[in-house]
Amino acid sequence: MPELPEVETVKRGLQTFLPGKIFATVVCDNLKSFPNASSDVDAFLISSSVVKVTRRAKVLTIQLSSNYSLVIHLKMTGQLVFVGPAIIGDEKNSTPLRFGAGHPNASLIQALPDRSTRVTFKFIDGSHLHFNDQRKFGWVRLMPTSEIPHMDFFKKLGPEPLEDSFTWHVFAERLARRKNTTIKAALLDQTVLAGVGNIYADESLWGARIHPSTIVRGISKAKIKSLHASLQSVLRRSIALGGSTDRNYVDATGKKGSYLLFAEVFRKEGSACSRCGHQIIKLRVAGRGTHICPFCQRLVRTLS
DNA sequence: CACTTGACCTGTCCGC
DNA sequence: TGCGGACAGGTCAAGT
Repeated sequence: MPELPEVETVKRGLQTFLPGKIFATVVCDNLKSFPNASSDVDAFLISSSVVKVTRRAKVLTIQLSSNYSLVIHLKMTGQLVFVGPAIIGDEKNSTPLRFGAGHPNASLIQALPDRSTRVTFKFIDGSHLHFNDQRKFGWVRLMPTSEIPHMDFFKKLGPEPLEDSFTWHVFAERLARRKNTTIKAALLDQTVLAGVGNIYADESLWGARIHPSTIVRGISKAKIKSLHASLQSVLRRSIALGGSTDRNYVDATGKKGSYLLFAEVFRKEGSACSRCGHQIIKLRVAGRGTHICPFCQRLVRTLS
């Protein structure tokens, strides 16, 4: 489930390796994963080169020299895996460099493409970029770079939570758009703020000692300030650790992810809260699996 | 308009 | 061992 820190990690990895690469061919086995017309691909992708890779919310953009871009949403199971060019006569040293959310079977990394590979981009130097997506929710689109900000999704997006301009006052204003819903639903709403998903919603609410079912309008200014600080701290820490996924995560060097080292509540039901020792439980809030410490995060009901 | 729920998919896990 | 069903969650469309 790539959220802001995971997508940021993928972006940084791709930004290291992709600029300057020139597209040679594209193979797509699932039309919905990459719905572009082949005439556009021929005209604006093939033979163009990568200028830079950027991120907004959970969306990646690979900008091309043709003034088009590949816009990519990984949704839940999407991965972008860069495999460097094979070195002829020295295949043992041609270890692929791999970026993205965890692959279900790390030992198969060198066997890409596999059955979850939806799109493969091949560059003229023999390197590849694989878009893997087990559940086919993610997508890649080729479009003029200038049109990206006009996509409905981008137009409605809330602010980036790690930018300097995202003060707790701004956070409070954004939350006011959803004042009659639960704080968990508001955090997951990408028009309130961009990039938070289920993991970081739960983690930040634990940090601020707020029950996820709390109605937004009943939350004090002090608590909103605390949630703002908690959210930024959780996101920053995760980026510093190279992002995280729930399981099987390995980074570019095959190292396991460090998520379990810092998750306080997410998928921790049954274990002890690190603050108070009470057992973490799992609930359903806003239609999502939700993890809390029932002692630290008590529900304050708002009178209607 | 504000808000909630179901659909989109596939793989995994649990109980029988 | 197999089989059915619940579950995983980001976003959008359709519902209340």
